Amino acid sequence: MLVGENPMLRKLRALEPFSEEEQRLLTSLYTRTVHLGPRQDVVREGDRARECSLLLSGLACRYAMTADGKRQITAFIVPGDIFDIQSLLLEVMDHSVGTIAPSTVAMIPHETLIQISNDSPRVSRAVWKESLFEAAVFREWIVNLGRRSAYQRIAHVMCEFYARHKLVDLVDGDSVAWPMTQTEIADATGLSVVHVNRSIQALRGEGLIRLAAGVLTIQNWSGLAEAGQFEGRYLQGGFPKSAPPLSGERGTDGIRTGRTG
Amino acid sequence: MLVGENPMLRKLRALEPFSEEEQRLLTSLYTRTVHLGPRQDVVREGDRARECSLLLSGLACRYAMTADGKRQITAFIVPGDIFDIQSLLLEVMDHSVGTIAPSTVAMIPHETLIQISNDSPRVSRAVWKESLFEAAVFREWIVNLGRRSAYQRIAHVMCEFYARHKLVDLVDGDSVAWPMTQTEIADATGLSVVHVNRSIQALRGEGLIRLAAGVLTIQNWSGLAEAGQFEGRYLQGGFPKSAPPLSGERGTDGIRTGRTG
DNA sequence: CGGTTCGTTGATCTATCTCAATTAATGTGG
DNA sequence: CCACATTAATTGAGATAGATCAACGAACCG
Repeated sequence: MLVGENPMLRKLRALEPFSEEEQRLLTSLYTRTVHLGPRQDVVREGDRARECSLLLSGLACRYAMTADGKRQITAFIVPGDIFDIQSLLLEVMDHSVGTIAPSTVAMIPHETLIQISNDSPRVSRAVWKESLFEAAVFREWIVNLGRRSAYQRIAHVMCEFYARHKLVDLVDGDSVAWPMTQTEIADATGLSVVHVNRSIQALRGEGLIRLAAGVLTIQNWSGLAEAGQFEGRYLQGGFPKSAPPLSGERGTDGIRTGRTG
Repeated sequence: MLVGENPMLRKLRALEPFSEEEQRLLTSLYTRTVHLGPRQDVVREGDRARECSLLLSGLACRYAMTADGKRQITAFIVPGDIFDIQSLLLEVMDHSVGTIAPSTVAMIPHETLIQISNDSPRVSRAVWKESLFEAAVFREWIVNLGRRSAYQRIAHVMCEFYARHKLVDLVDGDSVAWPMTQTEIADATGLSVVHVNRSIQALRGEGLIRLAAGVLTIQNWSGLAEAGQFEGRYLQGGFPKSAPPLSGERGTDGIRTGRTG
């Protein structure tokens, strides 16, 4: 799985370039790793965490339960994601994190992370960037749930899923591992299982995807992206197009206070 | 305008206690303020910002437009909110921010914020906390949109709106300024205006709220909270129950780390 | 005081949900 | 490797929350 290179590095490097030494620093972050089966909780609502966690392999999600017992997945956590940054500053978890597929999680003690942040501002910035990146994904999910049809929502989620795995080199051509059950897709998209099933069949019928045996294959990327109104800019760490992060200088102008039409 | 006390201070202080000096530091953050009318854009998708912004008064929101021209509000921005933190690290805006009510916005140059963060780790922490706080609100909105009915969603939004204004002392008994149009409520809750209208009437009919002339009055808080499944813990900055957030002295410096239960 | 925006109402339509089975996969003990 | 148990995917049919379309009154506004 990890051949001397780990997904966090790939991910963070996509956001911020590092020196050799910083990379060494980063890989030394964690000492303890935990293996979890599928559908197991990593942290629960109400917990107080003393460590940050980093997903090394597998798939996890953030989720919350409503008062009447419905479940809503608020985010997927893919390898390379540090998913407990908030525990550094906020005391108790307001939601839970659970695995979807069998996963490996690395634990990073808070002190280690704080110290390393002090030692290297660039590392610290990368970590914060990661959390801003996640906020961008949250916003996109809000749009997805609020203003898109079932068909569109699912297409969008699939695009995002593929794109995020591509960021960490975990795709194989047009295919990604898709260890999710349709119930989980429903919980992520705010739909019922039945309707998810039918929408997926529609996506299949359009020849956009193939989905079987835990593998999602995107047969027609631009078609799927269009179906899901997926633009993906929000995943590029706020950089225009494919320009290398932090290369060169800052852009031109400042805040534009425009008139609304 | 600012009568010796400003909403940002109130807000940040709720998250982190400050020394006198730090408070002076904070109020010196901005030099330039801008007055905006209602329904004006502050920043637009695609912009590159060189300043962070802070809402001093009024009401604003983050929003995005879908490919087919629908609008989704992803967050309300209330006085005291620093709403461009992400511009520190991410180059281009992936969404827009616009006012709802006439507003005053303070601009904080990036350099100032960076410098001040270096000078005072506690200030820096408060700013980051603010962004984690916002992420918690995003998650709650995802749940709201994904798993609650129209009636529940609107009730929830109203509770949150009241609670957030209460945090910065901008409520008057059971009432808050509510400068929002029903179209805007619809854009925030992912509903149609017509249905928002009917749901509001239902809330009125239940005797939970009064809403007129730009003022929302909550007649029955626990009823409204129950209707909207509003728990509010996610607004308490991750502190257990109703314990006053770090009230009194600064106690231990640094980040609290507790045991997991 | 005519125009525009906002709130409200009525009527119809439809995307999505719920309930209830059935089939297909996957796993398990013997 | 088989019989059984369990979980996941699929299908059908009926119910409904919420959308859409269209109109109208009230408030605001220059």
